[in-house]
Amino acid sequence: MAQRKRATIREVAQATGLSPAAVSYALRGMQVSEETMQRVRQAAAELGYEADPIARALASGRTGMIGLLCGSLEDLWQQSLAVGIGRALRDKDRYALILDAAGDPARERTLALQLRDQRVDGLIVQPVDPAARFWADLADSLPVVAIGDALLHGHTAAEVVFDNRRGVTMALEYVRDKGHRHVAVLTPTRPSTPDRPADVHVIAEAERLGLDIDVRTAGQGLADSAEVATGLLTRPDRPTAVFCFSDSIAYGVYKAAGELGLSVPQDVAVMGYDDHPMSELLGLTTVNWDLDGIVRAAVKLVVAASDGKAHHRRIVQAPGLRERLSVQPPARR
Amino acid sequence: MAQRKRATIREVAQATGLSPAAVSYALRGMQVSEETMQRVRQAAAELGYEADPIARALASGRTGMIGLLCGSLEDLWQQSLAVGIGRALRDKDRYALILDAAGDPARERTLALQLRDQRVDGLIVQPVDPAARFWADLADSLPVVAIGDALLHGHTAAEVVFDNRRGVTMALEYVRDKGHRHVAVLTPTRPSTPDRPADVHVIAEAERLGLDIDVRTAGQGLADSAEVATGLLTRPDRPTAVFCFSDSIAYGVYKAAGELGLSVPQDVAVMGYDDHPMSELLGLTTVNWDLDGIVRAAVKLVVAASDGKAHHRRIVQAPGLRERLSVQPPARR
DNA sequence: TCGCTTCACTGATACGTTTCAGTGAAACGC
DNA sequence: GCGTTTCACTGAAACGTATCAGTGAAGCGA
Repeated sequence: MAQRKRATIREVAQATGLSPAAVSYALRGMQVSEETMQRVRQAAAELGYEADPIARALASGRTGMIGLLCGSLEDLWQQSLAVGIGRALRDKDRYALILDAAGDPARERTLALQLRDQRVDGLIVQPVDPAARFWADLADSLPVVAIGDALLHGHTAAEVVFDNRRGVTMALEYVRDKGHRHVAVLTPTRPSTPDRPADVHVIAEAERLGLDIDVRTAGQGLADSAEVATGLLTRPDRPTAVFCFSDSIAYGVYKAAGELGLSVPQDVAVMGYDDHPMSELLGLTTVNWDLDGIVRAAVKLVVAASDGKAHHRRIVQAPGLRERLSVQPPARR
Repeated sequence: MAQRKRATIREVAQATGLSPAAVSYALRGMQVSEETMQRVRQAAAELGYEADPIARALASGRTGMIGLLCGSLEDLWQQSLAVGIGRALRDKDRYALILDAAGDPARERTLALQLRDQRVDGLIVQPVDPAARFWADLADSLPVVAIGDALLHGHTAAEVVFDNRRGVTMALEYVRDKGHRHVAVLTPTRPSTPDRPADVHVIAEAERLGLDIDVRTAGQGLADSAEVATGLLTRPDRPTAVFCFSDSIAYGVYKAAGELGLSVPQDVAVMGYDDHPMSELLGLTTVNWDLDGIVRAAVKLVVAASDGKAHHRRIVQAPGLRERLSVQPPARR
């Protein structure tokens, strides 16, 4: 009720006998005398004045917010990433505007443009469709840092790149070394683009390693992949191992296996990719990325770029292998 | 580079020979002739005009955004909730500004006020400290819908209430019926308030059921609770069952148990609370809430309230029991 | 003393919309 | 045919800040 109207900069100006401009300068620590500084500070405190972020955004074109556009938040690892980035930004007094493209390129475009209109100071994105044209325009009007694999053709301010080729090789070699020959590969659904580097690499590597693979797309989350996995595991010639291109997908395989009365790793080996915190509990052997390092790198890059301090840096993340229990040699049949 | 400046409403006005005001009205479908409507639509399309959300927010005081202030995003179930709410809002052409209080009441206050300054049209909150004073002021200046247990003393526009008393009773009765007498209770860390209904109820119920309980606070996430659980499980008189006040905490117990070579449920029974998707995979017996229903209810209430359509509604969620494998009768020792 | 620079501050305008108070014309009731 | 509504629209004033182009005074070197 009481609803006291907020104090404006004009009132602070009046209280101190200065002009609004001087108050504005003082509050942002620019070129004012020590005495004025003090007076303004005090008056602002007394009036409970705080600059209106919307008016500030309109006038200055900056908001202090960083947009975070996730490829698909159905993926648990991406959830962790989003939470981590939100937290890291907060520690730098920036705030994240988190949006979810839900795997849809059209939505990705809409949201990205919307974020720009919201005057975010920078954008962190895990592109669904890295080949889309609008990224170039977007990167011209604000700092963009891309996280992931196939990136934005050098239009970005910066990139945190996963060495997925290496990751895939590690995973497949591990599975091969455990004795598997017939392995299914479950990848997240992505827009059909002529070149999907990771998938292409999977096929090439499988060939090199003499693996008989079967690549399928399996949605983004646990539920979708469970369905696909059910189809896969009920076939007469079911694979002895499944390599999932995200831990979330692997969880779906666990679910499907459980429902079919199959056990991991005795009846089917499962190899993951990401290393979500839950994977430890499930004993999922998986490719590991340094989530914390990725978060820090992305935040550092976007903050620097939004301050005009840096240009097009590229940080490459190396994968590790978390060996747990879910991949064992195949049983004789 | 090219950076063509955005079209403004003035340019559309000029192109149509109307006043900016008329264009503004037309674009929002208010009181204009059919012909004008058409002309404006066409001109806007040709110029690629879209209203600037910031300017709009400054002038109208509305943004179309809904703030979502989570108690602690370290909790996986709250992550799911946030993702779900974000998605549901998007379906109503609203967008969520998701912030994480990280269990800190001071931060919660700061962020809530910040959200108001951002002119969100409404606020969905899982309060860390429901007793805090500022909620009253806040609810006076914008629609607030609270999700959870101990709520905001009627200051809110609406509430989605969990019947935690019932949930706790169900959980404890189930554990008792399985034959457990000595059970530990792990609750999330909350600010110390004189009355914590749920905890108080836990103690009362335990007494009624003749349970010997040991209540401990265990952080919010998997990592913290694992540490607490390790302490608990290495005691000579370790409890035969652990009731965790969130599935995330239960996961921590699994982790601790795994590291100690203890197995669930043979060596220790674990009862969860929330029913996160992963709990199915782990076979965690848990109290189940209708996440989807909660999401829909919260979004519906906040959207209605932000449109000035509803006042103080209260929706009560009933718990269910998901019986899985993690609670079995205690082994003789 | 003079000119030049630096400093601290002011006045005005810009940012791009919404919205309030009209305004003239047409429609309407009687 | 006259007063009253309604309609479609206009002009101008918000909204609350940042910032640009000055401005007067002080400081400085020669």
